[in-house]
Amino acid sequence: MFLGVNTLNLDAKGRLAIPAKHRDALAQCCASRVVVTINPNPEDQCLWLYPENEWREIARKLSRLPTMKRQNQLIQRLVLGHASEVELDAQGRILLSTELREYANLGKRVALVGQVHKFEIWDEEVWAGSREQWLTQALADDAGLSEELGGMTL
Amino acid sequence: MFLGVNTLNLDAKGRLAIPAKHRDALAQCCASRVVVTINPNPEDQCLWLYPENEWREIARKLSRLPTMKRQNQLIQRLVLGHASEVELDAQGRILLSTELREYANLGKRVALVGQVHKFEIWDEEVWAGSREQWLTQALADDAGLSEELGGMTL
DNA sequence: TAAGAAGTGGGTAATTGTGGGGACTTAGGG
DNA sequence: CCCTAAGTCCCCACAATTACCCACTTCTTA
Repeated sequence: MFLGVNTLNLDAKGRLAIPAKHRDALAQCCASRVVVTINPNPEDQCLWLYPENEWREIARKLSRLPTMKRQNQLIQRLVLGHASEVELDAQGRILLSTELREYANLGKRVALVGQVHKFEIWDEEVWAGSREQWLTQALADDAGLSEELGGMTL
Repeated sequence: MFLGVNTLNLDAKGRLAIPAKHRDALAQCCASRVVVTINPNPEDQCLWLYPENEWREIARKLSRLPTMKRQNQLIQRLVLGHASEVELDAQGRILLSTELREYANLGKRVALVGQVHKFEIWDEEVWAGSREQWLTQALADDAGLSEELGGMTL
C-alpha cells in the first residue's frame, strides 16, 4: 500500500530516487519494474507511476475500451502511448524521459504522492498550488457531494 | 474505544507522545502501528490518527471510489496522499512530518481528541477557538438538523 | 516522602537522499 | 567503416536526516 507524500529532487540527469521505504514493496510485487505514463486529465499536470503488475491490469482494461468512441481512443493514445517501462537502478532510482518531465512541468523539486496502488509524480510547486484549490473544492458544499462520498464514514 | 481530550506538547523534533492510557490499546489492536493523515475538510484544520487496522478499512473504501469522478479523486489525493504510516517508538511517541504539522498549524501545544475509532490532532488554540464556534452553531436551530441526527435518541 | 510511572529533552549512529565520475551502448556523420 | 557525441547505466562518496537509545524532570500513588 503506497501512501504519503515525499518531496525529492531530480538530479541533473533527470533521475528520481524512490524513497527507501517503498523500494522493498516494489522489489517484491514487480521485481523493481515500473511503468511511468501521463495523467490524461489536463487539470492534473502529473505523471502516474505503476508497479508493472498493476500496470498490466490497467493496460488491459484500457485497450479493451470500444475503439469507436472518440474519447476512448484519445485516452488510449495518451495513456498507453506515453507509457515507458523502467527498472530501478542499483540505488533505487528511475530515469524520467525528457518528454515526460516536460509534460508534467517537472522542475528540480518534485512530489511523489502515494495512491495505494500507484504513485503520482508532481512538480512540487504545482502540487502545493493545486492542493490549495482542492481543499476549497473538495468538501466546500455538501450539495456537491457525490453519492459515494455522501454516505461514507471516515 | 478512544475517548477524551489530552493536551500535550510536541517536542523540538515534532514528536507527539501518545498518552500512556492509550498505548496498551494501540499495542493490542495494531501492534502500535498507526496512520496519520489530514482531515480534508478545510473548515477543520486537524489531522486524523487511525490505528492501522481501522485505517485499512478506510483506505480500502477510498481506493475503490470511481477514479474518473473529480471529487472522488480529490478526496483520494488529499486523504491517501497525505497518509503516513508510523510506529510508536520505545517511549510511545510518533513523529509527525513537517508537512502534516504545517497543514494542521500545529504549534507546541496540541490537543489529542479521542473519537472512538480514531483520534483527531489539533493545535490547542485552534481547537479551543473552534469549539466556541461549534457550541453556538451545532444545535442552534432544529431546522438545520440532518435526517440522521433528527431521528436519533441520545 | 519515597518509588514508580509518565512526560520531556537531547546525543549518537545508521540509514537514506543526493551528486557526480567514468564506462558502456547506440546512433549519426564523416 | 570508424570516429564522435549523446544518452544511459553502474558505482562510489558525502551530507543530511532519521531512528534509536539513554537520561532527566515532573507527577501520581502508596
